[in-house]
Amino acid sequence: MPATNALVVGLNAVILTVNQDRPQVLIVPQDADGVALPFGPFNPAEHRTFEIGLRRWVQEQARFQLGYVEQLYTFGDRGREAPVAAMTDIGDSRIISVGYLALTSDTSTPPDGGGLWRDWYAFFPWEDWREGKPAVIEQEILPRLSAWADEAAAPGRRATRHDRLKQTFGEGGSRWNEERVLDRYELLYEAGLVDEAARDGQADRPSGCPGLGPAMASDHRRILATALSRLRGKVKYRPVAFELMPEAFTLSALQQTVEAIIGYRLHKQNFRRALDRAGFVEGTGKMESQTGGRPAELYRYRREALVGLPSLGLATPKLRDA
Amino acid sequence: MPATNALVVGLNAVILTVNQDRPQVLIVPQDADGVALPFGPFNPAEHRTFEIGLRRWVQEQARFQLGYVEQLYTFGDRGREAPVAAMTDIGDSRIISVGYLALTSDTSTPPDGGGLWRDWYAFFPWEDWREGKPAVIEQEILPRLSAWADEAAAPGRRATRHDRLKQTFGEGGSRWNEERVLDRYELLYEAGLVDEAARDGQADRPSGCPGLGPAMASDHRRILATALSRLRGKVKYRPVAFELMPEAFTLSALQQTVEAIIGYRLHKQNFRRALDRAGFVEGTGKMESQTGGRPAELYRYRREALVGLPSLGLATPKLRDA
DNA sequence: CGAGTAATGCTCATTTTGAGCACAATGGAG
DNA sequence: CTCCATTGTGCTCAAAATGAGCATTACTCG
Repeated sequence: MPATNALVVGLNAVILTVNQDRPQVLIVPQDADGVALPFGPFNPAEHRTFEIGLRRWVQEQARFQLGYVEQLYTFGDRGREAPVAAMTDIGDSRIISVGYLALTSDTSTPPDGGGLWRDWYAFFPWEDWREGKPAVIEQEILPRLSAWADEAAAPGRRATRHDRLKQTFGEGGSRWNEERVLDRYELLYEAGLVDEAARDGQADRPSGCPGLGPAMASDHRRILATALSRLRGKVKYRPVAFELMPEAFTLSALQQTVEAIIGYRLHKQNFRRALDRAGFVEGTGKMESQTGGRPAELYRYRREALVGLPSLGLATPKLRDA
Repeated sequence: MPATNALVVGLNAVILTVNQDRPQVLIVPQDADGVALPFGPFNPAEHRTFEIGLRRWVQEQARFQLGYVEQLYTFGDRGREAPVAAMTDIGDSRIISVGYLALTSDTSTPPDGGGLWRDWYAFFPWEDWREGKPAVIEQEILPRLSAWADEAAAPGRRATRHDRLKQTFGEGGSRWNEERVLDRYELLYEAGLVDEAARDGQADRPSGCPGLGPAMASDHRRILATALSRLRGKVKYRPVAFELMPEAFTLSALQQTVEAIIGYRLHKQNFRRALDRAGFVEGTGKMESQTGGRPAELYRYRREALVGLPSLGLATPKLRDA
């Protein structure tokens, strides 16, 4: 008997890569044209650690071998897991989701029957500022969030909502902080603007807000948002970007990767200056000539020379107008 | 029937405070003179979220109300949880530990029958460099770890072990990186030098290595190490230190707190300069005269003025000799 | 060959660090 | 009451890092 208070641990993998300037996340198609992260229940009898179980699920569902992996967060809130419970056929057990972030430089399409790469900003169109501020923010998000804030009954709650709006979306005084991907998603969820909210019964009606991207199964979009927040923060104080690069790469390719992650453009010369001051890379002498202009030298990451050091991250010298 | 592959989620709280220059962690005494973190199984039927369950356990066991709380990490490895399983009387279910970090400025002793404050460096004597490099590193740790590295059968594994040693304990070239508390603890565990290792059956014999502090129940010392690593990192990029301060405090008290966390001394003038450049604090006009010298102004944290901002952390301008 | 496009080199003003000197305001010892 | 040990606080100065940009180089394509 699957008792109501039985616990099931679900493992979820956010597998990211950057292909040229396209940031991608590995998803598995669900029936009824939904999408999900590779996931599955953790079987304690079979697997000694979460990571072993995770690698197994990803291999089975997405036909993909994981490299760099780190744990993200464990979600256990009642009320946001129902659809997966249904899908995985475990009655009304309570699901705990352990989210993992994995990075890979392997941008090849997984074999048939496996996962698919999908632009991760398809799920968060308001997060990509590389071509300037996304229009959807002014046109759709801010007006609706503002209306939602006004809807609150108590004046105190109205003020709090407006504050959160300002802080997360950076209107009026506060600047846009690209690391707050999760905060922004949570705000949109609470305001009922993303489709998951209606599905989970948080909003009384479907939002119908256009341009906010598709929902994902269960709380997977939340887990993806957590992953992006973490990655955007981490790239600045740990050399994680190199996990996304091939063995040899041009400095422009590295910069494109970082830009794809943080979602805004960088000052090229200063980015490079910081790079070699930190001693992260060394030239290989070989050249890449498919650049469209002057050929670029290929560099490699000096992994060995950096272990144990104070371990800084990449500089992210923003452009003035961005 | 408690099946072998049943899952139980255990919640563990690392509750930290700093009392003057004494960094403290809240522990609950166990029978047989062991100590543990406040912990207990998560009951999904009763509690909607982990945090609610956690607050309940801490209240019951340690008679303590939590304030600032953040999730740390979820451990699920087989083999390191046995003692808690026994204690909590749930047969041989598999335990998943969700660790939480909580910070408080309430340094008062919890009521009778509750928890106890204990110096957190009692569990990690090698981590406190405020009075210079702890002698135990040279005298006990390095010789034994070096011997352990030599013990490895394959020459390749010997080299890897020596590398890890260098990187974590910062011998030869690499500098001591105070954030790697967990890495250092894990190394000592693998090398069988801490008492938990023998208990868990990882080491063939008890280590008998003096000066490494007492074991804790289950994997609690590992969770505590995780908490310290996280806190030492976070203090540099988020203003978390203020969670440990009372409403009004002197800048020296704040500095003492930060020093207690990171485990080394700071340059006083530069610490203060960075503080007010960041706009973290403002003077209250009141003075504290129990300083032992010239009275110091009392400051307060400008919480309201900082929400939403790029959110930096405190500067940690090391002293040259430290 | 000339134009377009990147890569790369270099400069310059401004800020931020790292290190320290000096002075101010207490309490306690003599 | 004075001297002094002990902190708190202000200020300086050189060195390093950052932000912004101009200039040059080396390709490809038409």
